[in-house]
Amino acid sequence: MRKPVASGRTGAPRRRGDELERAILDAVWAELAEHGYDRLTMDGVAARARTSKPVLYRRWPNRVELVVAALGRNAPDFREPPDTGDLRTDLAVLLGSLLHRFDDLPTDAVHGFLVDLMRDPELRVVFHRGLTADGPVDALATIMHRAAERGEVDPARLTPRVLSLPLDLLRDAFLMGGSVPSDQVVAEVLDEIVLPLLRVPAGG
Amino acid sequence: MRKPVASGRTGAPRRRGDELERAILDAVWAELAEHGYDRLTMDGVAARARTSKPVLYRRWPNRVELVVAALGRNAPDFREPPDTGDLRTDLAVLLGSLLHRFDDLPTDAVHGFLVDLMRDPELRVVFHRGLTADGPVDALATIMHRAAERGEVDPARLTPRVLSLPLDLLRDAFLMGGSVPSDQVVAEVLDEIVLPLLRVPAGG
DNA sequence: GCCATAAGATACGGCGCGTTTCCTGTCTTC
DNA sequence: GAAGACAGGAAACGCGCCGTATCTTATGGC
Repeated sequence: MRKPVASGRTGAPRRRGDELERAILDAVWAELAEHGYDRLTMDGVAARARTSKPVLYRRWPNRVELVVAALGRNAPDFREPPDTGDLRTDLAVLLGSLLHRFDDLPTDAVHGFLVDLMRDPELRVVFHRGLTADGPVDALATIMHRAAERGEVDPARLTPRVLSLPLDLLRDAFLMGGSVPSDQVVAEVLDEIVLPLLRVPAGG
Repeated sequence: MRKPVASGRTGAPRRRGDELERAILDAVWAELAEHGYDRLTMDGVAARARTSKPVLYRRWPNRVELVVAALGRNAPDFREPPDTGDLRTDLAVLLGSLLHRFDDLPTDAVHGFLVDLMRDPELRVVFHRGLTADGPVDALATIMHRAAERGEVDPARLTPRVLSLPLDLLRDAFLMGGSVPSDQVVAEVLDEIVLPLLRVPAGG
């Protein structure tokens, strides 16, 4: 019952290891850009990367994880957060760099991906950990603690929940709104919630 | 090419209209309770309700909307929010009733549903509207404005974004955590964020 | 009792995931 | 430089489940 095999000559040399992996993740990015997340298929990625599905599944267990790997590559470095001497500016700059990481992808691609990420409990945990370990929440903590040292902020307010507050609100706005929160939304979050909460009361 | 049909005698009388609809939505609830959202199938619902898929699709365009209808039935009445005279108590009671609406369903059922709801832009809008029009955000507004009248709260703080703040944070906690936020989480949100933000500064 | 309407049974097409099977190119090792 | 391990590559498959189409038959309105 064995099928004769079509002596697969493609002409192209066979890629392996990191080179192949880069080609695949590039293909994922391109497919995201072209079709969005919901219509990104494993077949599509394999075809674009000029490889085959088993190659994908040897490296990643499923679709989400593949996209996690592709998007994780351009992670910015949060270890040196902005330090302008002004709390609001620091926050705005950091949040801006976060929100615009994926601006060259269609907005619904990132949204669909994040939504799908929420479905897997394990990935939620990984994602959440990624926020704190040298991630944006750590950066927010640095920014806020520096402001506290300057006397701009009441240090007693800086609980973990407050440190991640800006992120939590913007993530929710993204999930509910379907698109990256506008500068106005960021401004509202900062000026109506985060900053009023952090500022030390004037009347000492 | 017509197939002979098995002269479908089931013996049971044929339900119609509201009675049938109720049976279907009950079946949805039961399937949610038993299998969760991800493994709720249209076939499963149809079988449990002792009807067939076309009957479902004549009423709802797809799976999510069917579940929306089933879960929407036990919507509590937010038109008379708690009024104990204490802001924190009022908020805690309201948020508690919100969070525990679906306690007889497995937690991942509600979570999976909400996640899926996020995928459809139209449903997101409907959901968001449902929060404000005689919904929980309206109730929060009532509670907060009453507190402002009592002098507990700075009325200038009561922007739309602040009114929905508790809800936004708890929804995010639910989405990220995978389970209904614990009382402790609710307490943190109230005591570390919402209340400190709203309270009028002591030093007039 | 007639007829429009909707219930119900069944089958189907489609899609995309994740897997299996087998062949073949390439790197390693001796 | 030959042998063999290893991983890439091609094709096809099973499966689950969605949403639809088709056709029969019960039921309520008139």
